[in-house]
This record gives sequence, C-alpha cells and structure tokens, in this order.
Amino acid sequence: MTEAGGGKERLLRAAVEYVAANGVGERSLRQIAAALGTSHRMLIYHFGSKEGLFVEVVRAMEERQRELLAELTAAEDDPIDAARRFWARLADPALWPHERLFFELYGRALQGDPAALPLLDGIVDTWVTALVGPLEKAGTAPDAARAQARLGLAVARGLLLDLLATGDRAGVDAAMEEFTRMYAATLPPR
Amino acid sequence: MTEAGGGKERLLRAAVEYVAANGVGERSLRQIAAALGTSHRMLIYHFGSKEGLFVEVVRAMEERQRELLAELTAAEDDPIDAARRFWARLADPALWPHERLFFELYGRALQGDPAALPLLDGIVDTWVTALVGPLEKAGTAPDAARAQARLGLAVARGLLLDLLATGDRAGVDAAMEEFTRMYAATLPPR
DNA sequence: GACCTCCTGTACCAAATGGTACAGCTAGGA
DNA sequence: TCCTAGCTGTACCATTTGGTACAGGAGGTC
Repeated sequence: MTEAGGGKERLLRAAVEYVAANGVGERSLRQIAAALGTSHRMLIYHFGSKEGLFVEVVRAMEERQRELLAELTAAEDDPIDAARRFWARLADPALWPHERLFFELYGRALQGDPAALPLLDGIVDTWVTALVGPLEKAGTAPDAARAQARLGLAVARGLLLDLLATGDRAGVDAAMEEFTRMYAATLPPR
Repeated sequence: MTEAGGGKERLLRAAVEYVAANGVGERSLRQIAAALGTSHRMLIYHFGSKEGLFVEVVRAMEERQRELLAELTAAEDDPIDAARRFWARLADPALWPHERLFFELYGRALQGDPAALPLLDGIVDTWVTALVGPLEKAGTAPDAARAQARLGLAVARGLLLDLLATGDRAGVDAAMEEFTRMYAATLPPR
C-alpha cells in the first residue's frame, strides 16, 4: 500500500489515492507522508507547503474530471443511449473513492477554502457545453438544449450523492431510468 | 456579530451560524469561541470536546433539514405546483450559507468523518418518503412514485450544487423549469 | 449563614503541527 | 577527479492545538 517515495508525480498520485480513501479532512502532512512511505520533509520539499500539496491534489482532481468528461463524450450518438452508458460508468463502484473526494472538495470549495476554490472553475459549464452538442444534434433547440444539459448534469450529481450515501444501486438506477423515460417521452416521435 | 456567551442553546445556534458562514474546515475551538464571544473553555464545558460540538452542529443541521422538509410538504396538492414552490424556497439566497454547510458536512460524512456521519442517516429516505405521498395521490403507481421522488430529490440537490457554485439563478431556474415541463408531459392528460 | 448547582476566567499542559537548517547522499557531466 | 544538481534523513523550532485543574462567582433554597 505504500509503494515508497521518489518522483513528485508518483507521490502526488499516491497522495490523491490516499486522500480519496481517507478524506482530506484532518490529515496532517506527517500522516499522509507515513502512509505514502515518505517523510513529511519530502512533501514539503516537493510541494512547498501543505497548502501546496492540497492545491495539487485539487488540480489532479480537475484533471480527472476532464478525463472523465472526455471519456464519456467520446461516442456521441443517441442522447438516451449516451445517458445510459454515461450513468453506468459514473455509478461504477471503482470510481466511488474519487467521487467521494470530489464531493468533499466541492464542499470545501463552496465554503471558500482557497486551495479548493479552483475546482469550481467551470465545474458546471465545462460539462454543460460538452453535453449540449449531442442534444442539439438530436434536434433540440439551443436554449432548451442548455437547460436540458444542465438538468442532466444535476441529475447525475444528485443521484451520485444519493448513491454514495445509501449504496442503493438499484434504487438509484430506477430513478435514473425514470429520468431517461421522462426525457424520451418528451421527444417528438421519430 | 458576537452576541456574547451564556446558554448552551444560544451558543450552539451561534456556532452553527458561524460555521455556516466560515466553514468547519480548519477552524479551531479557540477561533470559533472567539467569534462567538466566549472562550474555548466554555465550548469544552458545554459540549465536552471539539468532536462533541461538531456532533451537535451536525444534529442541528439535521433538524434544520427536517424543519425545511416539514415546511415544504405542509401544503401537498398538485405535485407540479408543489415542486415549483419547493424549488423557489430552496433557491432563496438566504438559505445558501446553511446549504453550503450542508454540502460541506455531506462531503465529510461521505469520507467517514465520525462526527458528520449521523447526517447521512435517512438523508435520502426521509425525503423520498415525504415526497411519495403527493405523487401517489396524483395517481402515480407506488414504485414509479418512489423512483420519481428519488429523482426529484436528486434534481433539487444537483441544481443546488450548481447554484451554489455558479450563482447563476436564471440558468438553474431554467433547468428546473425544464424538469417540471418534462414531468408534466409524462402525466396522463386530465 | 450555609449550601449547592451552574457557569466562567486564568493558567497551564503534553502532544502534535507546519516548516526550517543543515548535512549528506547519489548520479552525471566536464 | 571535481563539481554541480537533485534528493533525502535527522534534528530542531515556535506555535497552536484540544483538553484539564482549580479557583472562584451568581443565584437560588434550606
């Protein structure tokens, strides 16, 4: 679990992993360092300060978000199929630790934590912009597409919050199914 | 802003207010006490420990949630009107500080913070149960009603996350409008 | 007055924190 | 071989942390 120190990049990746699994809440530099098989001295050396490390963790989280977005919007065909695959990927338990970290950092950022704040940048708009494309291609008017994209993002995040708290995959899946059903019903018949 | 010490209840209320405004993140007992016009000695006296204070803050937050729920489900008639009023109340900027606190605590609880953990208890189910009633009364089948209630809750929380991050009231309102529109379209014509 | 309970200020503590100073290591280029 | 650059361990620092000991004070009851 430690996999020893060396290399800022490796250290950062390990730090993100640790923090995703244990929370960023009360952990001290020393605790994190110990879990990573290093000394807190090394973290200071590489990241300058605790805040510095935290900032990089947030940056890594942003990057993860971008990668996830890219992955999810790769194949853009029928919006409903896309939404289903989208959700299936998001709800994968393998992603839970990072999603928990995402929401923890989101919460801190909302409270103005300067290190977490950058995470909020484009946290909605980036996704909405990416989602609008397929919707418009399916024949939705631009302004309606924006509203629907925003709604879809909210549904995904809201149901993710639900899932992470309850673990009730079936219940959450049913709710998502209800959403796609509702959405399909409002489309003009093909 | 201080309004002086005295009375556990008053202290707790003030603590919640302070923590809603400043985040629970890195605040020490001494900082909180100073902002409340007391000494950290008093907080220890009344709440036993920092953890104890934190637990009570979370409890107060739960209570706030229940009150809000009761307030919102008081008049249960047409689900769509209810949803609209529901949302108008939730999106009120006056509630933002407490909602930010809610999401910060939610995030901490997801990461296993023992003091915040109780918040997760019934954090979905309580609301779903309350929302199912009006839906069934409007003629929705029980299992569909549960899924729709869960979906509605997710939409509310997801859009709230959006609103708190972006502040874009109009955009978020449009998304909510889209949701009610979609929902209305799936209802059998009356 | 004596007593009791609830509250509050002062002073203090050991422990842990983030951060620094400094010396030494290894590797590679000249 | 010498030198430089990047890395790492040891030891240390001042400060802050949560928590405690203790000595009162205010107010009521007998």
